[in-house]
Amino acid sequence: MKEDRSSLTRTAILDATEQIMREEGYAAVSSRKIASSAGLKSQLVHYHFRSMDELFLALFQRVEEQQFRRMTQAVASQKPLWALWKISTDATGPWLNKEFIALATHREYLRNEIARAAERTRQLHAAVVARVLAQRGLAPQAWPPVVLSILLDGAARLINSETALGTQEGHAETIAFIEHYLGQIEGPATPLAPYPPGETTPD
Amino acid sequence: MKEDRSSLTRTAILDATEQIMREEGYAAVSSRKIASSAGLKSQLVHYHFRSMDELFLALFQRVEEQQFRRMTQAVASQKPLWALWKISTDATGPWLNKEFIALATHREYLRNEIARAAERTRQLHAAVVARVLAQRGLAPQAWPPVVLSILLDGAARLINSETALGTQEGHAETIAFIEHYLGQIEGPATPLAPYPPGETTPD
DNA sequence: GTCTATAGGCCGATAGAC
DNA sequence: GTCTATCGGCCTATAGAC
Repeated sequence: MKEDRSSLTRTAILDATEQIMREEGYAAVSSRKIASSAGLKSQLVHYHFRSMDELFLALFQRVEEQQFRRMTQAVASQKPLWALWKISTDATGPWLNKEFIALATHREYLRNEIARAAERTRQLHAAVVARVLAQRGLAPQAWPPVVLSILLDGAARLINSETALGTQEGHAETIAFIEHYLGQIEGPATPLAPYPPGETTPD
Repeated sequence: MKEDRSSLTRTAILDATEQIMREEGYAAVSSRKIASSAGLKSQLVHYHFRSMDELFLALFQRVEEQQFRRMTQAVASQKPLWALWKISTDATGPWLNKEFIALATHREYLRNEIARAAERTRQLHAAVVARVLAQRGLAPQAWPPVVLSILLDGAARLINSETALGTQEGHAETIAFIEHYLGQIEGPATPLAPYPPGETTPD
């Protein structure tokens, strides 16, 4: 959107990086693989991104911005708890998140960025829970909103992680349990809103 | 314990690998780093382990066996729910687990192994929850044991993960919430039993 | 079981022409 | 912005002597 030719290549590099991370993991990302996947010379990667760290950071910011936009749209929907739950249990988003968290474990510049994003996300989720509980006249003392947010999110992530591994022990029961209460609070689920426009990847 | 000289080197290699994985992540593990950390020649790593994959697998099995032994000991204690909760929230174990899960995401031989271990762990945890609930006369229909197991575990893992990143939004509230109910069921917490003998690393 | 030597490969990053 | 050429480094793994 800023500069035409330049940002086209830049976007192609980010797209290729994202794809490799999804398919083979962050450790498999290299400037040469990115280039061959995007039909470029590997040195172009170094021209557009001073270092691989800078590339990872730029990709995380792009992905995180998408996810946050998706969340704010869910918050504005008629059944925000259902919408947020569907996002949490949708496997495509957390997939890349896991790679970034693994990558960040030993890289401070990414750790700080992910931590800030996690806090922002948690606050938004908890605020929605609080609002919905208040509308239903449920006391936040017995079920603190941020606790419910973490319980929901933790279960969703664990199920996502284990599903990727290939096990499903207790998953169906847990999903049924949670969705039973979501149904009691917000009524039956409605289909997830379509992905916001202007996005390249359904992340 | 089997053969003296040989298994000593083997153990040293596994120890060094574990240390590097903890400190720098699985992607930083190489036969040369292992060797220099253990004071060996890098070719010895290839003698004792046909490939790096075989080494990772052997290390996972060693770590998993330790963790499962620790769990079975917790199950036999007087307050098993507290003991299992303390294991879940102890950051040192999950730390390595996260590395293995990230490593396994794109390696089938490890994925299957981790999936089997996860199922075994979940079944054990859920069985304990069921037993304790039955003793207290609580209906398993309203709170299915495997669901409680996943909610507890999911929250613990999310908190561990976010703590490693450096954020703590809602953590204290969630821990207080869960421990409040643990206290209602099993009474106040008792100190975690000491680590079982014969172990090299407090994992 | 442990050593030396080495094959063969992928990596990040830079210099300099166009 | 994109190209060619290239440096220096680390990697897995094997062959063969002891």
